[in-house]
Amino acid sequence: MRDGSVTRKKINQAALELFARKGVAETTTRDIAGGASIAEGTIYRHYKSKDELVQSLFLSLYREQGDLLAARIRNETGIKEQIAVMINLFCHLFDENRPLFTFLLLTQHGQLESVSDEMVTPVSVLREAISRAQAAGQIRQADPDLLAAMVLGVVVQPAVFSVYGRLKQSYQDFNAELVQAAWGVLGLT
Amino acid sequence: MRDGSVTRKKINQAALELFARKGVAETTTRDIAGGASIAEGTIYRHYKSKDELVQSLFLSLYREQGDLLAARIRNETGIKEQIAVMINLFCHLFDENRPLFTFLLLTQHGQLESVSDEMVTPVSVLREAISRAQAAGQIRQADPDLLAAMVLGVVVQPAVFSVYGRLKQSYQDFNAELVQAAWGVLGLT
DNA sequence: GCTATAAGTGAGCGATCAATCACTTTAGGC
DNA sequence: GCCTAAAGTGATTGATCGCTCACTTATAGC
Repeated sequence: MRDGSVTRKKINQAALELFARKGVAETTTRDIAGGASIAEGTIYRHYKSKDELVQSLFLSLYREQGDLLAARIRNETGIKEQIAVMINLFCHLFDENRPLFTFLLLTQHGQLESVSDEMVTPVSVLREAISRAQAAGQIRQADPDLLAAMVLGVVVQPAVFSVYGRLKQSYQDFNAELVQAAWGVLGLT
Repeated sequence: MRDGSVTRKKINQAALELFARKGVAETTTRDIAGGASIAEGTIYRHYKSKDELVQSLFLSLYREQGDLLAARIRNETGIKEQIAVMINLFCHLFDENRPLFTFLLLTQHGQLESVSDEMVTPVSVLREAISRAQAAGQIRQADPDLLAAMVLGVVVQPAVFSVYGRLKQSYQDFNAELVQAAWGVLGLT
């Protein structure tokens, strides 16, 4: 038997970069094979179809980010600190791996529906943190999904602008402003 | 000569709905022709290519929304009122025409680069309003593009959640919360 | 009514691309 | 050193899809 795990990682890496740069529909299986320096047929030793590759990539990366966030806030008790830590992690992640963010951003359409309710995701981690803070009386009573969406928007939309070249600085530079704004959304001073 | 303007509108309407529902790449020119109840070849009497149709649709709708916003805040003087009026308009627009929002959302990738700097867009209107308020000392000094992005995120991200079924209520119901949060982002009480 | 011109039609073409499959290569177990 | 099973190959295929083109239909101006 041969070990295909290295090849699988090469496929995932090449696919991620190409999907982020050109979009999923515009990236052919030939492109992916070329980027990974393997034959086109090899892709199909690891994935049943291009669709399965896209879905597998999305779900594993999306869950991975959720797990990372959950691990980071486990040590923090106050909601303000949890928000700050999550935003800080996002800033680092985005600066260090823009293709990852871009891929998740533009494949959410059509993939988000395959996310089960029980799955740990960046969104679920944020919402649960907000829910706990509401139960503790630290945040006003309002739909926690709505609050989570608004906080997420504050952090993600500038990243979208950054991807499209409207904002040019390192994302770290925005860290303090983002935290301030996220607190403002939740009514924390 | 025959008048093709009705047919053109039917093409635009069918394309908008299909693009929003299935995505651009997944929508064929046959689909569009079927949706508009015309022959496939007729599309090419009005647009040179499918790409041109997508770009023309995006640019005209994006500009249209910018013009609408600009007209609405012209009467308002204070930044708080301007923000409130813009959010109110967005809520109405979204509830009444979700395909429009969905289309703009998922075609921004790849189309946003064809937007010239001089063009009036929802983003430019928001940024200019924030800039003026900064000049008047009503909002703290910070990158106006960043502030605009954060405010936009507060309003748009819940709409994204709504499109994907995570938030189910009418968007009007969120109006007050959205305004409160947007003010919070800008440090207005 | 005749003509010119643009709009509308849909079968068909050429290109593209995901997926297959017969074949080759590699390596762990014996 | 041989066997086996999985990994890797790449030419091929069948289907899809954007776009064309020869033709028909409608209408405004005369």
